[in-house]
Amino acid sequence: MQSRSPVSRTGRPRSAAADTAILAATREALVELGWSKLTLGDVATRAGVAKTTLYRRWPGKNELVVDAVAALFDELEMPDRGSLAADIEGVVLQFAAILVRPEIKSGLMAVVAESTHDDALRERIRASIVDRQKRLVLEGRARAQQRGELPPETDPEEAARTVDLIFDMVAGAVVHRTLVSAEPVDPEWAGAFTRVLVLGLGRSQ
Amino acid sequence: MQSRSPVSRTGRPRSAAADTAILAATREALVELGWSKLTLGDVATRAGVAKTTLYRRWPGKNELVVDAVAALFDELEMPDRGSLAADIEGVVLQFAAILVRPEIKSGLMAVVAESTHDDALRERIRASIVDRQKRLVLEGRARAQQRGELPPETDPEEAARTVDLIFDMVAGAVVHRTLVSAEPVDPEWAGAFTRVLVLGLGRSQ
DNA sequence: CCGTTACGCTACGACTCGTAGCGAAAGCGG
DNA sequence: CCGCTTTCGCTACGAGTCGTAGCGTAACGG
Repeated sequence: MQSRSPVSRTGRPRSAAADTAILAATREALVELGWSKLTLGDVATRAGVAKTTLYRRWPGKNELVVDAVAALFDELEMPDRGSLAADIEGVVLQFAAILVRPEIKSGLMAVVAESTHDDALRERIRASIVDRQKRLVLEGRARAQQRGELPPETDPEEAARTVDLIFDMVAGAVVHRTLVSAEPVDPEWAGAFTRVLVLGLGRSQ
Repeated sequence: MQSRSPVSRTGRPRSAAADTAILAATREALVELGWSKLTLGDVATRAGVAKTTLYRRWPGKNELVVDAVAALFDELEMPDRGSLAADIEGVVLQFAAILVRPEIKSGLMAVVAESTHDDALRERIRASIVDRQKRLVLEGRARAQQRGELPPETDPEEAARTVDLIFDMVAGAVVHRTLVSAEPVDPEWAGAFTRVLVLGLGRSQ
């Protein structure tokens, strides 16, 4: 997660169990208290470790919450559902299923907000969370091109811009629907969204 | 902004200048310190008022920041640019211009995060900020229907769902592009986004 | 001028922060 | 088996923030 030495070092190794306990305790505290009222002392107590142990591993609240939240994005996958529309709809529902978790709702937006004036934190979020999502967009686009649903990329730069656009549209819409509008991303909404997106991508470019 | 009595009450009235000074000081502190390090004591000092005055008007940091940020959304307008695409592109650029301000980036996401476990705060955000944005979507849709660019609404419920979908797509994409991807919403991106959206809306429904 | 409310100021206990210092525990290499 | 090294739990600490209470003063309205 953080500093790792390539070869095994001497001395007592860090407890891996403590890591998982701390991250689980962080998610639990996020649900109960929310971001602003979450304290590291409380997390340490919940995890059954000393507060100093926590500070030895994470610089502060921001970084800890990023790691605690990022772990939940591991389950994002995109099996081949046969068509671009089905792939998009599937990933939208899957992404939404993660976002409705209270620990995600409370934590993700908070660290994004903090990242606006902390470049290191922004990079940590990008590496831990955003790239993990964007990978799915690349997969889905490649499949759609093989099927002939999307035109093959001519200009690689143009292709990269399109991928970024799709990514922002999908992730942005789901996040906004879930957190700002506070409405559920049900199959009906996912279908309507997918219809607009696929239709819009069909002839563009 | 908060409790108002319909008729003039007796006693010394609250200083309107103090309100604007506090809100301005809050935005200033958001830029310099960000959300987590912003303290109400510091805001009071910057505004030249006593800390108690601040607590008499706002319950806490969350509500204060919502009001401080909401004021900047007043400038959102949507002049008739002649076509649905032009209208959307215009509002996207305008919305993005507000979002790039550091006080918005730091404040908006933070209060949204807090609102996930504070219903009163969510309602305050909805009334102060979200509805102000959604109004533009309604205007744009009505104009497009008059021009014949969009089919007239048959089912009012279906129409409401479509408006919500468009709103989440536009606001979500712009927010995500600006805050998460940390890339600029320039005319090129706005054009590409608008093309996809208008094309996608064209035949749907 | 008098009642009422807002204001600035000070002080306060409670809490959180992040760090330092200590002795004990847990691996690793010889 | 034994040192060496690093982590661990624990305690304590100064610094800073929180939100409130109490006070005397200032500003309006009738």
